[in-house]
Amino acid sequence: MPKPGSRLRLVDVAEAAGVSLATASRSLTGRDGVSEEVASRVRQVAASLGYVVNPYARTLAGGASSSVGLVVHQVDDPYFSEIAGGVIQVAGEQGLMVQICHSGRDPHYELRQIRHLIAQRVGVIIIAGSGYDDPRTEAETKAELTAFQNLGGRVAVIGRHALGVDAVLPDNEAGGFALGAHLLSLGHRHLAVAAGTGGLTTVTDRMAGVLRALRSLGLDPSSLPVVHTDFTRDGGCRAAEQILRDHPDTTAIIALNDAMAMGVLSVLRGLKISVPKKMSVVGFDDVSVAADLAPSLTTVRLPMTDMGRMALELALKPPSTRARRRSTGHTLVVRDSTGPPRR
Amino acid sequence: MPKPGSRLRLVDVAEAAGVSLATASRSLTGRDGVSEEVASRVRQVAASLGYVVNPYARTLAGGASSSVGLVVHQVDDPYFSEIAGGVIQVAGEQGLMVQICHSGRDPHYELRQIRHLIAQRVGVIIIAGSGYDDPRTEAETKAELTAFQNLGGRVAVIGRHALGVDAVLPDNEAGGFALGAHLLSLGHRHLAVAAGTGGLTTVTDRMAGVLRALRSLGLDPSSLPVVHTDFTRDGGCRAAEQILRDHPDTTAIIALNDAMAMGVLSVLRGLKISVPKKMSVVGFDDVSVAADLAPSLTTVRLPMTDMGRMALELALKPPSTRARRRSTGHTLVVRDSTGPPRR
DNA sequence: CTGAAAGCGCTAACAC
DNA sequence: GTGTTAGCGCTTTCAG
Repeated sequence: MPKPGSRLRLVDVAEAAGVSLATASRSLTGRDGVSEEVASRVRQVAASLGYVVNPYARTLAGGASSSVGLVVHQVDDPYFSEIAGGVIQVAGEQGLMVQICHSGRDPHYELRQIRHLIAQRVGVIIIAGSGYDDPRTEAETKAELTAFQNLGGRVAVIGRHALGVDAVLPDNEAGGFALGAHLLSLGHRHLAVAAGTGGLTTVTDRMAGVLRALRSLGLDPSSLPVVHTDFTRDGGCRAAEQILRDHPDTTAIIALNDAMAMGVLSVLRGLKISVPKKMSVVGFDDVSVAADLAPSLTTVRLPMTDMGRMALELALKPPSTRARRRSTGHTLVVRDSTGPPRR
Repeated sequence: MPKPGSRLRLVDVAEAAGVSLATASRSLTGRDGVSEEVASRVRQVAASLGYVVNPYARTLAGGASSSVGLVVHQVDDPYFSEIAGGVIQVAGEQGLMVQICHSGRDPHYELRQIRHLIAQRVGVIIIAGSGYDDPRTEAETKAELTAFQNLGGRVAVIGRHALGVDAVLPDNEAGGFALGAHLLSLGHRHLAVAAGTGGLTTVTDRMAGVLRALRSLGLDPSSLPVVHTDFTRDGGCRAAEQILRDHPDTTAIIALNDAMAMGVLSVLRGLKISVPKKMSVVGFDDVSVAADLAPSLTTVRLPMTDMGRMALELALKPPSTRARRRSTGHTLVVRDSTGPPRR
């Protein structure tokens, strides 16, 4: 792959503007040390010439690294593609490149990707997706990120709290509570949970909210059936089958994300178990198709696109001594997949 | 954004291997001019040291530009996120960065993005998404891409044929035919089409297939109602409303992509028009949720992820004198949204 | 086949 | 304030 591109260099701009290379550079980077008058003229000339800096030269020379690394579970998972959309928006506004890679929800693979990004000299790393309950798993990642930050790199994460970096935190606990409370207030007393892979903090947090809802009504959380399968549509299928088999009196299934809820619904449909008449189902996230399922899915909406935006904006701010946290808020969206329990 | 990263340089590797900088460079880039013996030793040392080249320095020095620009309509549209997934996979395997940006299906905005990518010195540009019927609209883009290629850049497109570059071409015409033929063979004689924005070649091509199916049965294509609205879920809604109002005897609606089909289904559901009993509906693409809609959607499957892979692989091959074309194939996936017409 | 040296285009000290 | 200059880390002629 050769090196194409416009041949216009900063020297050309400098010449055209009748200033030195340094002055031109300062003008365009917004550094001070130039009179505003000269600076704006240089910017003028650059624009009229259609000049765009060469990011490789700029970065090599010790300037801002213009690229951000984004680690997601998978871009073609709606939850992550919406987050990616937000990150890309902000990056576009700032003229930054986004280097996306997949983690596959495998902590070791994820660590490899992070190291790769660092080796590629990205200036910012954004990691989206659940963390892991096991502190040892997170420790290595945390060490790597800390080292990266000490070298001047910036990091922000979405949906993980144990990394000691700036974080955008979805309202997982509160959303779980809202879901539980909604079902309980409808009169359900035989809930079951299709939970994602054990060990994911997202799963743990959402569960915690559900349990709190139970306790808030004086119910015994320990009697709640919780089935751990993959945090995917397929996992939802298997969880539903198991719940139906082992807990036939269940009247409402809480899937801990929308993908799982889709799996649950599909099994129920296959078995001709009517939703919500015979079984209520809720999801979590409100991915864009949730409203188009039949029945449309009651779920907790998280502002995924905004979360992506917020994360990059956080990372782009001047670093602070202690990690910042931004909570996302959530909205319970009641649709057609929930109703009162069957008689 | 400062410039973090590992401090290990090629000189360090060269020193450790006891060779010169030049030899080390040649060894790692795979250039010849080094004995295979020395080369492999250098690679060995580099690997054991955990050396990774600095892509900024490499690119600046005139080496391979290691980044690929990907232009999609929107990453959070499932059709494009799956394509992006394929591109990212291949890029990951090759150690390339992917810079994604949105075109928003606006030819002028798209051109701006392309120019931006070129200015950012990407080595490869992949453009996914329909082209435009108007030759003038495409001409400017084509000129820009040709200039880019003359400077050594590589380009591949997905789903457009008028750009004179390597292309991955979805089976739009044949897929349209399959959809039309399926419905006709079911006995439908009052079809209507929810077509996307006029002016998109994808729409034109899929339509052509549908019309051919009609003609192949000796039916008059000119009597087919075709409603042009946005190529989105929302467009599908509006198209459905219009079809229902202006052509009440319609028994089957062909939506020219799955997003539109979802809109159509949602209107039908709102009106309690049973699918497929009263109305059959088909889509196009087979995005992953198509199987989860209720009723599940009959559609034409396109291998989106593979299309992304193919496009980047094509672009990474040594350039050929004339543009290459790869056809994708397609599969008609019959599900529950189609059936015989109502009596 | 290997090494020395000249940049790639830009930023950041360092002078003026 | 503005200009001069020395690199950033790598690839690539050009010598040997």
